[in-house]
Amino acid sequence: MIDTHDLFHLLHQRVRFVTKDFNQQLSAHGLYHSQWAIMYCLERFGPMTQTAIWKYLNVEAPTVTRTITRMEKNDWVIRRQGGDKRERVVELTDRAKKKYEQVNQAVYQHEQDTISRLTQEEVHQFYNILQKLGPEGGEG
Amino acid sequence: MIDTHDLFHLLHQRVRFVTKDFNQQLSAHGLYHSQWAIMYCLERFGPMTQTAIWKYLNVEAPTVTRTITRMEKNDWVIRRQGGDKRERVVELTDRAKKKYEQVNQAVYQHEQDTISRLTQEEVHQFYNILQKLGPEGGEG
DNA sequence: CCTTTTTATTTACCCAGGTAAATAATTGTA
DNA sequence: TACAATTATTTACCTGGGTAAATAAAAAGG
Repeated sequence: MIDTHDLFHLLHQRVRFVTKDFNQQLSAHGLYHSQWAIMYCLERFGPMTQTAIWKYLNVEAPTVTRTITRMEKNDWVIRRQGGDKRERVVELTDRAKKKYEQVNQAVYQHEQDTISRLTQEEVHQFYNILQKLGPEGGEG
Repeated sequence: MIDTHDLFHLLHQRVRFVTKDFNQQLSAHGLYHSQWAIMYCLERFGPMTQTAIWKYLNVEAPTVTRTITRMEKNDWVIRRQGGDKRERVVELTDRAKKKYEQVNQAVYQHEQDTISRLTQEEVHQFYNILQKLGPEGGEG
């Protein structure tokens, strides 16, 4: 029987470790992991409103406002007004688009390294377990 | 084949969810999850230096300084000088000791709820997988 | 014994998550 | 149409993670 305190302690430790490591890798490109998450999202879905972004990333609106403000300062994204004047549509800059593939490769490689001690089977188990930890329990 | 981007995205999402939920439960007791982690640690090992705490929790020294300062303000811990005058030994207050069991019960119940959709087998898999994500790969 | 190095803690300053409340624009409705 | 409710975003303020550099005390060496 595993002590749940130990389990959650380990979970937090590992996530801190993974995030720290991820940020260190990304620092070579002048990015942080949250900024990369937004960049990935925009490359995948095209220009999005901030609401679409925070709903997809499952964070609160102020978090996205802040991170996007920083990304705009560092010339990763631009914001234009949407059809609805309340909306701000976020879009990758040309510079971001140019750098995207290179960063993506580095991130992908790093992710592979991080899970390199897991078997294919374990990766699947991990994914399924994580789904079950969510509010929808993995059916959504 | 699972996309590693999706896997890490899910990992971060779930950890945010779990942490937020955890903090909400603890708010009834006037605590945050990091403060609870320190309280748990002190109950388990007795009075400790700050260095012993941050090494055990796997966070940096300034993080622990900050959190302990807050806990001291809220009468959860006291700091006395150690034999080595550089050290500050952290100890639970009487109030913290009195409240400990009650909070522990609530936390334990919440942790059980969080993993309620996992089988015993999956909890073990989860623990093993998390170990393999660390720098030591689970052998340490 | 004095100087250098190491160790424990703190300070200042980042990024990133959260909540509560304020704007501003749009929708819904009497 | 005027007013109320909703929606998108922002602001202010909290916790908590990190790094780099500053203290202060202890340990190590000449």
